[in-house]
Amino acid sequence: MLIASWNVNSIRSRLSQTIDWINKVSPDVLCLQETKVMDDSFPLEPFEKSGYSVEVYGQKSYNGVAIISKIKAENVKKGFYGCADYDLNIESFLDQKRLISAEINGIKIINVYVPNGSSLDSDKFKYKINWLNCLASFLDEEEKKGGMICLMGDFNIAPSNLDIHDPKKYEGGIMASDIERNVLKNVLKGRLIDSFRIFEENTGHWSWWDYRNNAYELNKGWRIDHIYVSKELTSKLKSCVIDSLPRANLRPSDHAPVMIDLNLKDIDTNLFDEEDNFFEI
DNA sequence: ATGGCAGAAGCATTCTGA
Repeated sequence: MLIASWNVNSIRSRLSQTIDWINKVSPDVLCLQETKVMDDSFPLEPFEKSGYSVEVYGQKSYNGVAIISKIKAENVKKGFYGCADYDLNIESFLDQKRLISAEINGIKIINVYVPNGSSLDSDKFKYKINWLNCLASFLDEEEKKGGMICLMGDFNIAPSNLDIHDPKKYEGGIMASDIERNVLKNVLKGRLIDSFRIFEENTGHWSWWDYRNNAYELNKGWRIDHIYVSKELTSKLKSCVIDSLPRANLRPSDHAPVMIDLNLKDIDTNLFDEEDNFFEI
């Protein structure tokens, strides 16, 4: 089972590139961020033509997330809900469409577009930290329900200096600060594992390159797009790769897709546990 | 230290992103 995440920086600007990519790679699930379009204007038909079902949670101009999947997503939820800590005031996060979750193949898919935060002394940075604290509370509740979780998206945080092309230059700054790294750790709480780091311990692997200063050509990137899986899924992970090729496209997104491959043989059998059990596996 | 590049809105230029 292939599960991918891609910040496309406007789905309407990136439509043909996104369709080309899913036709080539054939992911079972693709989580999109920064769709930048209201739900009634999302281009559904090209995805449906390629055999995909689409769930959207967007807004005008900014943010916006979507889940594209071969199997129709179930129990789709938009935004935060059910957080135990009501001091976090989850209603205050409703105007920015940054989280959509659903169940697919028995896995809880959580797709996030974490705020960038601008700079450490800004109100946007406070918003980023509050948003991540709310995500932590949200995951606490999801964890209590049990089951397998796959949390992915654009986190706008480099988890370590290995994830920045020039860590000294950006030390302590936005996307690289200890404050952000610690709040991310509190989101994960050791219960969610960075898929990429199971397979790769070295630096030099990026998922985002700035549009400016020839960053892609000079390979000056950051790894800020991540796929985290709950512990019971780690043994089923076959790979985690960043497909940097779409970043070389004409008029590309500044992000590349990240993808995991899960071996779900022993889970698939449970899907056909119906009375007319014609699937004898 | 600053701006650089890109997209949306909307028609000149501003806001936002990372």
